[in-house]
Amino acid sequence: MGELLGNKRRTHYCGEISEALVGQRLVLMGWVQTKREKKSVIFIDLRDRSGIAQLVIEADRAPEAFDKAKASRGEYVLCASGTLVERASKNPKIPTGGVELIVDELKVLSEAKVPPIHIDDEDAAGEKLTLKYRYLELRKPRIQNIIRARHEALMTVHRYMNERGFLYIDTPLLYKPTPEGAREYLVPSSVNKGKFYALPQSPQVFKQILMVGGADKYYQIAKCFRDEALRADRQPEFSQIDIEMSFIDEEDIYELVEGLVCDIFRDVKGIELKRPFRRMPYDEAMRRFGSDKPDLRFGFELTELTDLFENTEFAPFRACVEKGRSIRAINVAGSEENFSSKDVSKLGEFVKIYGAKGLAHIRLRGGEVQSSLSKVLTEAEIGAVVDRMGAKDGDLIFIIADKNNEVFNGLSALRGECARRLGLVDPNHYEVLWVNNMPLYEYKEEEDKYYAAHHPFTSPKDESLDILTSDRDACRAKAYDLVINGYEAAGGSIRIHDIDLQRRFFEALGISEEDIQDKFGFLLEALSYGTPPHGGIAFGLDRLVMLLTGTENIKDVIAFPKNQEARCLMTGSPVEVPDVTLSELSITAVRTPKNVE
RNA sequence: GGUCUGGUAGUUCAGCUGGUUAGAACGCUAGCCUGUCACGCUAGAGGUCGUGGGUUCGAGUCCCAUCCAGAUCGCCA
Repeated sequence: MGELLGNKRRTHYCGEISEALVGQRLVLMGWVQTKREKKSVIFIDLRDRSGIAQLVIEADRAPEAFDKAKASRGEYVLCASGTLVERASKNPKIPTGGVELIVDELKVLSEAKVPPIHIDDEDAAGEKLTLKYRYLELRKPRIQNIIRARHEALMTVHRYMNERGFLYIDTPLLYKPTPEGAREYLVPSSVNKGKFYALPQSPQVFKQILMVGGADKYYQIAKCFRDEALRADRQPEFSQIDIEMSFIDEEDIYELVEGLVCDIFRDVKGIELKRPFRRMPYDEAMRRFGSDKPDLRFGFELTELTDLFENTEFAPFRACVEKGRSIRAINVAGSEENFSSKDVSKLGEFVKIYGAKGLAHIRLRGGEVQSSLSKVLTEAEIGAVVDRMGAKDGDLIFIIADKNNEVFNGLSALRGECARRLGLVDPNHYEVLWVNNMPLYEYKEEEDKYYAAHHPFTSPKDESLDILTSDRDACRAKAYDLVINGYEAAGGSIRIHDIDLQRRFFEALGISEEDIQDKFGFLLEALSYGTPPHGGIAFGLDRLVMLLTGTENIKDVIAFPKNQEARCLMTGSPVEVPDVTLSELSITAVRTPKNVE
């Protein structure tokens, strides 16, 4: 290094130069952002992660440096030595615009090919390129700011957890396949031919066993994996802030997490969140917002109308009443004039994406009531709806009648869409909410079977213990989600620490004794040697950073993300491996036309 | 697994209902310009229109298949 740079050592970052340093000799290093070449003077904007500094290279003062500058292009890496001076003409647009470096010595540390993407926040290339040339994308200030925010959030987590006596403990990445839930990445073992590990979807069982092991308070920034199709907010490998603690109940989790979240928002965003966070039982969240992760930055709450149509002549609505479906509505109050009939029909298409078969509306304009239902409902019925909704002139009511699931999905998405269209969604405002009293079971209609809504180690509420098998729909769990602006930022539960209860719950879930032993035998064994009451929570770190930095794309918050097909466009993974390699692992690849090419 | 959108110069895109030699901006190359700051000016290079097949006198444009990229629903205990 010493040889490469000669006797040069960087004295400052580009973004650090200021009037306070005028007159000093500085050495700056960085990339050429732009070059402005005049006859006898060249200006170079030199960029590093801290910002931009203007270099001035004059032909008569430093002819050698001038030639090197002349030969430099965008993204060349330079070392520039010189004297910092105050500018004659200042540039108020950049923080260092008051000063410039009069260069007397310039060294080209590295040349650069013409880059396929322009390093500029305003210039967005397609993801095909930004993922392939990720190292160039990473040079952009916007991405660097996000990566810094992620770092700051992590530093706050480490400080906060350490101050409260939590131990950072790693858990294995080579885990045991559990053929439930999301698809896992399998890892073949060549020492144990024909056998497989799986990459964990979460450190769930290990953190519980750590509690059995007396760790008392554990946390980890845990890498988790899911071998599934991706989304704008999903990656095949992602990070969780994973927390588990012993001898606690729900209130201890709330207390701990609220402090942590407040510290993160203060440290990273300079925002003070109000404590305590709001709490809302799951049932209320569904009833009022149609979602278990409602965005509370805007209103448009759901209202149930089913009972108004018990005697209606309108067959589709009566069918809803008779078949235990529901009719619900939202009132986009005061915004009638913002939605043309074309908008309304577009919103009708919009809710169909979520499975709703149709969207009815009632518009109150100029003292008149206009409705897509005026031909099929009586005036009294429409009047009753307007009444129930508390609607006034200038209001617009949207109604969905369908299976509960479709009604909730559709209206929940619709209230978000309306709020977006009306500009009510402020990305710099944060509404934080605990959703608790979650259902213990989830009923899957296709299979006519009840599954654990969270996971099978989640403790039922005390009052649900007596109805564990007799009224599954009514059972509630000691489970909670932290919801920020409609995102599930964290989720967790108090676990079952009583071995008998754990067995009862497995039975209630219809998991056979054989399956229990096969999948969770080691956990039950562990729980039987003295288990403290315990519980925990896991934050989606990537999603949290998305919220903190206001990006909608999870790829922005991960240094080396994969694309929608879970491929890394930079390295080209995953790849096929030679048959020899496979046979060493006792694996035979099934070559289909598609993967043979 | 389903639905939708896109693939044209290094990059971002335009190219209407098929019609002569496929354009713009930025970037790149060369030259000019005492101080620019997204510098400016002049000139130039750069494209088998993702790939394969089809329809047609004629395809960037229409059809089919396929690959690639994105969005989205289902899914994600």
